[in-house]
Amino acid sequence: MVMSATVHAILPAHNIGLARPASMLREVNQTTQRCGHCHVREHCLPSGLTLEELGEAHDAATHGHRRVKRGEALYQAGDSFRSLYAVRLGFFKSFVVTEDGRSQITGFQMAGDLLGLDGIDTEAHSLSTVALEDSDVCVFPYAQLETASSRVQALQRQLHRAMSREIVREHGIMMLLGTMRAEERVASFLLNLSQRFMARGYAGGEFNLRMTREEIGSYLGLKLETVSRILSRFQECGLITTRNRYVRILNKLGLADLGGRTAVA
Amino acid sequence: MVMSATVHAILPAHNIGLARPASMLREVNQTTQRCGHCHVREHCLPSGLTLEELGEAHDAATHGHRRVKRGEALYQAGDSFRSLYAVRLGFFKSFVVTEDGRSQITGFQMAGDLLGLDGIDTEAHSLSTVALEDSDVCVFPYAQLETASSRVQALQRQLHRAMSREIVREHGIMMLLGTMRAEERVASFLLNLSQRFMARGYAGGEFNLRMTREEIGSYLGLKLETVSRILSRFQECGLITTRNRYVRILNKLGLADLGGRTAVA
DNA sequence: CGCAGTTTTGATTCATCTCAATTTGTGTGG
DNA sequence: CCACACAAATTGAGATGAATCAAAACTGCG
Repeated sequence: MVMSATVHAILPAHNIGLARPASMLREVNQTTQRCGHCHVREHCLPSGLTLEELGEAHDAATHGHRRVKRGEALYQAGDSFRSLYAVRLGFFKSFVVTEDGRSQITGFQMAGDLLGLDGIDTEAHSLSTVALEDSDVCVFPYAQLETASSRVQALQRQLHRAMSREIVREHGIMMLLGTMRAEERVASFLLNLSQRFMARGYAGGEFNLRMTREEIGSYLGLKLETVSRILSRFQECGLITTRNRYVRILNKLGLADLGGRTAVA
Repeated sequence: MVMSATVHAILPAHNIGLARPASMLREVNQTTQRCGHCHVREHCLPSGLTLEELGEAHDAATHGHRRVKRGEALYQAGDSFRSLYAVRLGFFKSFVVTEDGRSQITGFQMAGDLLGLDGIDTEAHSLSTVALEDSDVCVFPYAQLETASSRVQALQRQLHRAMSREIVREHGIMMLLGTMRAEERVASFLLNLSQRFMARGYAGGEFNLRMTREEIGSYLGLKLETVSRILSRFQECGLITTRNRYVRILNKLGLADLGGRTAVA
């Protein structure tokens, strides 16, 4: 069973909406200037750090925030690498692009998820990451993170674990892309989203997709028509209800039987 | 362009053979008790460390070696995680297995490559890793590595970079599995092997595959018959020559045109 | 030297893609 | 606030690439 082991923080339910008034973002920003007040703190990078350690880590990595509007890039392939980012609010997609223009989405990130690990090795990003809705991230300058994690063992461990978790997550996707049939892929995908929403305190049984059918297809190695057809089929079978981006899971076990054994983040 | 940026050490050419007499392994073992004498040192974990740093890192991570015979597992999914491993000599495959018995090879590792990163997060391995020929690895107890990398900035950096590189490598495979056709996948695979052999000082133009058609297929998300057919087709087109596991690349550019734009480790 | 495992090759089937048309939804500007 | 234009989703029909099933040839390991 390959799945992300992260448990995520409970977010206020109103965060789930696609549109979000600027006033709310402002409020969040004011009340969570530091990790100590952040509502995803427990399940973000500084998770597991004691208050002291957190303080030190936080001071050392004096990170700011960055607002990314829907459709904007947090960073693009080729950009020089300086920071890691933790999603505080919102939803992102990361993707690779080949010379001949084909692209492949490698992940969808939501609150608590870490972004930017692709840039550490060469000090240039190999992925592009774009917000699928107005979003807010914490910025952790990597240089400071390096220093801090030398001093704070627990932070170093968190960082290593996050990277390892990402590696394991990707194994799950390779499995999905390499061995699963279309129906299994889509079932896996829905269950994974469900789990992740649930882990964040939302109902896992119904949610709004933040991405298009084409984006789902890109992630799953399928064409958008195939994704659409399979969602329709699932609906006919009474497994789910869909209305555009809204999905309600009616028969979780049925979906799991279809190929949800391996959940993929 | 997504590809492994590692540059690897020059190995004596006789290491390329599938079979290797025990006497040679013994010799290697004696002459390379420490990283300072290891012929893959430059491109292994301690790469870039000064002699002092190397000393400290090495002392802290007093690692031994481990011999793994062909067909034996270095570790298996579920095993508790204790160490990272660097391939010193030989060839490995790593793979995930699902509940229903399907498996997917996630990588082939050769001299200088790092193994075990999948275990850091949960402290249990999620992959199994098996030697495809008699092999020898360096063992780096993770606890010691943690301590050492707190003290030695350069070691910490090397470790982070190795993990990031693995993440980027996997993005390349996701791209391959998600968007490439069978011919492109096989062409990519051959070119990648070629590059990696070349980077290690071997001729990139001809080499012996260490894995079966089935293993290649598992890695590439194809059936073994498809792999075989495509190799035959490449031969008909004059792109390569094959005789069982021996491959000679006749037209590198031709292969690259076919889909080698993205090299995958 | 023989046998098990590997590889090649062929014939056929099937899942997914492609192309195409229609419907539905969404954001914008009058 | 409505209408329009563009983007997204659905659905169908047909094409196609890879899987499957099957058999024969080869290799190398014991």
